[in-house]
Amino acid sequence: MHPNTFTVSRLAAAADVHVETVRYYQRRGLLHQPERPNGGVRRYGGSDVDRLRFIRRAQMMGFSLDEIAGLLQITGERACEQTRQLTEQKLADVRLRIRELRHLERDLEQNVARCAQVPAGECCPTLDFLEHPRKPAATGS
Amino acid sequence: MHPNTFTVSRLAAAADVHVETVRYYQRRGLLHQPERPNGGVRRYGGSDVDRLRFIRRAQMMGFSLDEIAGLLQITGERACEQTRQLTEQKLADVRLRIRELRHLERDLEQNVARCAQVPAGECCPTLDFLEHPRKPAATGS
DNA sequence: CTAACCTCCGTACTTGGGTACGGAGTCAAG
DNA sequence: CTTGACTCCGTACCCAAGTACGGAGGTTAG
Repeated sequence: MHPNTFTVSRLAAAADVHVETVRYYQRRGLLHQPERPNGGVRRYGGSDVDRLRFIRRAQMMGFSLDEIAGLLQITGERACEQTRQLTEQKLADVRLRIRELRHLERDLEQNVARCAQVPAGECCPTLDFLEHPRKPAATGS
Repeated sequence: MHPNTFTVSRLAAAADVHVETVRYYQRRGLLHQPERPNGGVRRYGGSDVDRLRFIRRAQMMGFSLDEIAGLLQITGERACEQTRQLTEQKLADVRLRIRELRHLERDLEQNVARCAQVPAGECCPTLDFLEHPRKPAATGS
């Protein structure tokens, strides 16, 4: 019961995750198994809160838990280089994803536009497109 | 054995999906259960190929199987309006996703840029950022 | 000391879109 | 009529990142 000592639920609250998530991260090896004085209940310290927060931030940056496990092991001289490589790979993934979504956006826009021009009750161009895809015909064809 | 008659594996091949996928779509109700002459093997027709292709195209447009089930039930006068609503919702989802990813892209870019400026062996700004997120500091701060 | 709460643990379940397996039935060719 | 290929069916498994459950034991306030 030192000041910097948490039970699992206080740790979870401090890092704003669920208790089960803490247990899950322990199983995944993202958090070390903490002290268990008297063989009983686990006691966590402030560094565990830091680590949980690190994990959450890395998730928000798009890293998977496996990738975060990698990030957490990086130390020493080449730390920055290794981190930068992982970050660049992630950036490339994100850019690819954006390109794909922009393409999709264009297709959806064209379908909406065509539907908007058709008088009510007529054959729907979008359903038609899904049935027989001519390429998403330029708006003024 | 009419010309337009397929077994499940020929149907799957014609629509370029796996046999198991056809069975799966039947379970999901996306494909009707076809004729089974003599209680034995299912016989599919050309309209089943069309429907499988419809499903695949709708998936490429970003619709989930549940949404596709909805699309497949649309008929009649208000068909176009209903389809357009679903398409517009999908378009809004896609645009939101793009905005999120662009934000992520900027953050990743900034981390890469900062890492690139740091001399080898120094404390890595990306790891530092994950530990103590000041807001991703404008590039020339 | 005891009631009320907290923790521990393994296991199963969730979502979405399938994939894999294995034993039994069917079908067409030789 | 047999052989080999194909089909049918239910069930279990895959991915990721958790969430839920339930019984047993620890802990703490009054």
